[in-house]
Amino acid sequence: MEISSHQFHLLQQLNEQRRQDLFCDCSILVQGKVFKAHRNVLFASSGYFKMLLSQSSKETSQPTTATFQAFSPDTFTVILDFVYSGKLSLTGQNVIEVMSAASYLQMTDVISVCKTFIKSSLDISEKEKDRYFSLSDKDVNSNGVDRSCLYVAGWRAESSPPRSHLNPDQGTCMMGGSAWSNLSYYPTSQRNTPLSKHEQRQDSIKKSRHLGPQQSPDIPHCKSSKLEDRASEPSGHVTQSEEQVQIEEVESPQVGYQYTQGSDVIPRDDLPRMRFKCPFCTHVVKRKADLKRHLRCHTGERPYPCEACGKRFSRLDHLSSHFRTIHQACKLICRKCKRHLTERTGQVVQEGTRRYRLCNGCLAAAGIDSIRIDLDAETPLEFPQEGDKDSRWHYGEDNKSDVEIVEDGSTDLIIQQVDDSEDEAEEREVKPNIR
DNA sequence: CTGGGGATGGGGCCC
DNA sequence: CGGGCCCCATCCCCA
Repeated sequence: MEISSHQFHLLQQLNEQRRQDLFCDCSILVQGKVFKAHRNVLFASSGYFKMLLSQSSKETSQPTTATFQAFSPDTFTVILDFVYSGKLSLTGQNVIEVMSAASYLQMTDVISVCKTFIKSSLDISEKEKDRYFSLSDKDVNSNGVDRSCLYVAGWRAESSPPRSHLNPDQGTCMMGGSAWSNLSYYPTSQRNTPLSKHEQRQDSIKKSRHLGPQQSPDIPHCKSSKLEDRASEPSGHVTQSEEQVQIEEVESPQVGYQYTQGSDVIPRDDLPRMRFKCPFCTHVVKRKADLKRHLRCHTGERPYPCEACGKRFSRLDHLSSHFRTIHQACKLICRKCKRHLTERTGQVVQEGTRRYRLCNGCLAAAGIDSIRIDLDAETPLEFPQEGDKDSRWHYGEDNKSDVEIVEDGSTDLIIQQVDDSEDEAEEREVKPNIR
């Protein structure tokens, strides 16, 4: 006979004990804030704690202390509440950092939920888009204030107020009832900076057509390194800035799906039918697939591992490009003397993380022929198949999975470069200190 | 210190 | 809708 409520009550009791600091034998220090918890519970919930507590299990009489700087106390609150309740309080504002922390703590369930949450945003964005375009023009005055506010208000009505997501008791957005709270739009009126070359080019092409709100040049591109920086910095800063942007955008009269260039106001009759808005930034794309691709720069998802070196890419074409240049060394040019090579007159060499071709003369002169890579071993290498997409991607600063990536490789080249991938991982950790 | 070049990554868009 | 190409910006290394 099984009492179904037993597990729930047990967890409830443990959570109660945690809140009353009863039998807590583990202290977690997150950016100065101390959390109390039970070793058993942490051990069972997190791969990171499992390893940590396994190592310190010999000294069970001593209370264990773990220290984290990679995420904020608020984020850890969400994580810890999930551990003790099974409820993950996700919002559009905290999902990135929660996923980063979950990745760090090796909590695969939480990562999966975060991924689902992000994916659900695609559907939500589409629905809201439809709702937006179905609005009557009669409801909008000439400057479009009502339109933008109505749209944002639609989101806000079913989401939590700023920062309230940090407290699970204050109407946070729970998984399943997902709604993004920080839908943001770039206010075109704020765009005082000149167009970049790229934008000028785009502008010259598209000026006769409607354009969606352009991404502000002030907003940096979403590069993985920056994402890692963001993931490791205190969330307060991130959340704060996002809130400021939100407030400005809500009050801006030019917010919305109009694009203005000087005095040129494109008639809204030219609005494209399909627009997909990124829930994390101001970016708008025409195709859902493009938004899906764009979202990877926020999630840090890199589903395409290089079979040769383990380096991961967010896009297949980037992997393809990387593979051709790095591992196939398709450019038959000596990097030193710039002379054209053949397979016989030159070899692929690697120096740190870089791989390139050198002619035999430069190779001998440099005395680095000892690290030559056998080109014959490269030919069997193929790009990863779809099947391994979701299972092995990692996020942010967690590079541990790189070690796993090269497990299935069997060629000489891969064996040679397993060390290299470790070097790259080391280098990524060292670089921030250097620069 | 600086400019050049390679590698990487993001966006647009065609097929 | 995915694959892939092109273009561009940025980062980083090196001479």
